[in-house]
Amino acid sequence: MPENPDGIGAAFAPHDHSHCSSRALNDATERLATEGGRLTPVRRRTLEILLESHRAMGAYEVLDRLAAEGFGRQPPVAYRALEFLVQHGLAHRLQRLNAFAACLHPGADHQPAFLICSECDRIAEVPSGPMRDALGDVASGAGFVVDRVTVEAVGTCAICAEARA
Amino acid sequence: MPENPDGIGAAFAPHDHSHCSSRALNDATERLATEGGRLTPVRRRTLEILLESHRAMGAYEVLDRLAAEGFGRQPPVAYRALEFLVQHGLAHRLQRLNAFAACLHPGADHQPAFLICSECDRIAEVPSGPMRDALGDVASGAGFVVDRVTVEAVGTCAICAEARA
DNA sequence: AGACGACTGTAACACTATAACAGAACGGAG
DNA sequence: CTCCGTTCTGTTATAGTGTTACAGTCGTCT
Ligand SMILES: [Zn+2]
Ligand SMILES: [Zn+2]
Ligand SMILES: [Zn+2]
Ligand SMILES: [Zn+2]
Repeated sequence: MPENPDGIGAAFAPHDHSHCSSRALNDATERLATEGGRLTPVRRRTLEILLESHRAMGAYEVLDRLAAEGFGRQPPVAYRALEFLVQHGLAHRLQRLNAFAACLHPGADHQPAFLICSECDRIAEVPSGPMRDALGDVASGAGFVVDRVTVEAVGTCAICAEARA
Repeated sequence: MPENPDGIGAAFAPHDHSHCSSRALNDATERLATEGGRLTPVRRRTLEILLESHRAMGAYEVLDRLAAEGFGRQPPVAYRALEFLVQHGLAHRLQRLNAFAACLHPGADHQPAFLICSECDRIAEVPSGPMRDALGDVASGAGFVVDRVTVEAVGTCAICAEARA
């Protein structure tokens, strides 16, 4: 099942991760240039930290890293940087985990679904279009107008399934 | 759009709410009888409190109510009762809100999607089958096996849309 | 230089959740 | 009925998550 670099669920296949992060960082810089946000040192470093793995990190975990590198050591330092990244589509917040993960496909204005492996904690971002359509149907039947949707699936990833066999 | 008592999104239509809660309470009692759980006083009262409205309540909000009625006043009292209800399918946890809501259709083993009105905080439970199917497809493309899914939509309900017009 | 807004840092606090332990209540075996 | 193991309730204490308020800094524009 693995071996589709850059594709859906690439996080769950062995791959050269430095590509993921350097590309995401480039895309981010580019996007902010056109959109008008400043990627200051704390913010940039926060994004780099999130990009180190396909995992979600708690705000305090990020904060520890930042503090160790000479940035502020109070919660707002991390929360502000993370909020900035989320607002500009460079990171996502995972409700189930109270945690944040870097976005690996910035550039497109997206509202993805997430696959969360309960064994290894790796995260993958997948398109949520079909689900949003299905939900829109059900919702409009109830006279409800959907604004934002959270879709988060917990399960077992390809790597862990393989390992267990 | 309103006027479909008991149907999908009934929470967003004017209705005789005492029906909702008494029926849910009956179903709950019945379900526990066959399944083998004890609906003790704290647990029953917790369920009743959740059933008072189609809103989600924080654990501490529930706790205040319980304490005022002579039950314990420490967090575990509320968290344990709520956990019991969730485990037996009599209530649900809303990840986006860090809050809990009574289940209005116990009896079926379901894993619903939620519609959350950002204006009035009312909650509706809708079937998530189509979405789970759609997600399953995408996930299996990535070699991911889905276990549990969280679907929570934030938007505007029929009542609030009406009121604004 | 001076004024302004956006950014960073701190202290203090609020909210959410769990761990660990002691006593009470229940239910079955003898 | 009594004893015993289990489940339930309550407590204290602590861990984890997130926000408010305020002060100083830095870049930018006039
Ligand atoms: Zn993304
Ligand atoms: Zn895994
Ligand atoms: Zn339900
Ligand atoms: Zn509403």
